[in-house]
Amino acid sequence: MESDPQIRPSGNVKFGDFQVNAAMALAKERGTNPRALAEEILKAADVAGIADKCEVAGPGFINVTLTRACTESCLTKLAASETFGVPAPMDPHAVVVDLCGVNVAKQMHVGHLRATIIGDSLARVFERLGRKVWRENHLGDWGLPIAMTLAKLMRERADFARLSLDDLNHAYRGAQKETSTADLDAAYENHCGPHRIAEFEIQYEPARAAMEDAKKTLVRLQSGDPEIVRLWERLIEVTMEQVYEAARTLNVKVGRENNRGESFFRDRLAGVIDAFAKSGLAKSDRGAMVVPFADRERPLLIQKSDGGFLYATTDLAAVRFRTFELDGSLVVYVVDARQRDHFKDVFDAARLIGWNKTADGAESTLVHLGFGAVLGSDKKPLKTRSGENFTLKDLLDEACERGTAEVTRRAGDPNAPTHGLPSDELAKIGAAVGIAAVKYADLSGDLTKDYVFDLDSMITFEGDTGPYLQYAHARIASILAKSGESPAAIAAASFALAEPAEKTLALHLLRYAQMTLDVGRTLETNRVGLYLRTLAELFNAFYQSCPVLKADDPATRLARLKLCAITRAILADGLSLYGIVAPDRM
RNA sequence: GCGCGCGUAGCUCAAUUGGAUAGAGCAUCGGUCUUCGGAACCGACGGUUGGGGGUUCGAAUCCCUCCGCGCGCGCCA
Repeated sequence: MESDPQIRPSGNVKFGDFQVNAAMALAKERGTNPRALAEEILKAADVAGIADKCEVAGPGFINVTLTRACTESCLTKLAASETFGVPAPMDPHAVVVDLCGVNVAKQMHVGHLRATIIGDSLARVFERLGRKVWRENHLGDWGLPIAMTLAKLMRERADFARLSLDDLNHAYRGAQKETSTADLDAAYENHCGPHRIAEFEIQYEPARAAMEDAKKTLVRLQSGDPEIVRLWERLIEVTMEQVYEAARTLNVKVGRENNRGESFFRDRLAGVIDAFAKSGLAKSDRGAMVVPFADRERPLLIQKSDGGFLYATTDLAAVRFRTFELDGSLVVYVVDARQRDHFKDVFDAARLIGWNKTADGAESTLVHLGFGAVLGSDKKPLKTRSGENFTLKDLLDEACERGTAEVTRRAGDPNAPTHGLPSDELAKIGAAVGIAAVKYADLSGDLTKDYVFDLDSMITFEGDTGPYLQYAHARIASILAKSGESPAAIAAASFALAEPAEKTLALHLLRYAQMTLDVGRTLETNRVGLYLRTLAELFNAFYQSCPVLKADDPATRLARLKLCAITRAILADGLSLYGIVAPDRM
């Protein structure tokens, strides 16, 4: 009989350590009495040496209390494990994470914060799970908007060697504005009189000219004109400098090697149309190529009536590349939730044509992780006081400053371990603390929901925050350092889980691997935060009731130091899943 | 209009994916400590999980319906 045993940690300590919920589900299936079935299971189970107590309770729960020896032996295995108990992966294929997604000539804003740190965190989780991971930064580095910016900069004889991101941004917005013929288009749309339209035509003559210029530039870029390509590469370089800097600040593994933008796929777009046309999945509609779906009205547009390609065309080329060439059996798109419909269409089209397969034919799972918006306290998209979009740099700078201010203030206390450290050292710790606050606040919530960005409550460093976890870690590190014992001596010691607080902490430590597997399965990064917060709370409870350095006897002291060491290691590893550094003092 | 998503304590969020008495953090009030680092710990207050109906041993979670909010809807990316 194959069935999920439904073994869960007990919801309440008075019920024991674990509860088995399988009897109730099984009884429903068979139409028998759940309590009687639970009794039967209990009779058949051999729990000698594993459980002290097993009993049926409530409608058919089986409550299990583990023996001390069993818990200790599991914990000893965990302490010796290089992967913290995480088993080798079942799936040999890669995981592809689409993250960051900046656009050339545009500033990073808070939306990119989410796309970057969520993607990086998931990548770290899959790396912990032993998977090969590709972090793919799908830059918006191709197409008319870029050509418009390039054309404008060239007309203005900009010095490309000295361009700043602000210059680019200014040119980008200027180009958008000066080529806009919105009023004229509206006049045609509304069938205005010829006189009115003629007036608009004259008025919009410069816009037409600018657009013509941009299109010519685009053709030169597309045909590989060396001069234009060189300038285009410069635009990308200037844009990406901010990304690399933000990545350093955020402790995110995103660099030049992860750049694979729209331009990378430019030679594959015609092939996408061909493939869909040949397979009969795409048809012509009003001069454009579309992929219709059986279950919905609107099709997916993959080629414009003028022959041009679209967002969806590039995405389809990217899907095929990621599954077939990068060998991804899981491809996660970390892109904001508003693009849900788009990705549903793209993924369905990819499945229709069979591109959701790795080279060896394994099925690939395509997932859009649509994250929610970052809101201000007014519940509207986050803006500065003057109404501008918050740039990511401004936000990170402020987080680091406030972290540093707090760390510096506390270092003023002569008893603080940070007392007397040089200011650059304090700034380093302060930045780690400020960034931890921002990242934890983002990653520990439900990713799909909008959230209110409130730097004040994040930087309070009290309660459910990243710095709270860092602090717990620093305190443990401090105990270990003060003990005077070598890591080898601690590693050689035996666990002795005598007190209830010790056993509860141990049981939670044993769940680390399962938590990591759960995050890999559900992509819910908040599980990491929940786990670590609980771990810190259980450690604090232990710390409160069980003296370590002043333990009654040397064996207990060493056993508790060993419990501290494994807790510290798992806390640090868990924080690393968020890309949060855990300083030894703060 | 059609489609998708979301409504949980005063505020910001959880709830081990259908489990036992819905939990934390802020805020408010009270307590612990001659500290293993007080960025801590313990307690109190606070709930008809938007309303109503249904499914079953059991629902914040699944289904239906209404209300409210947000987002997206063919030649931009």
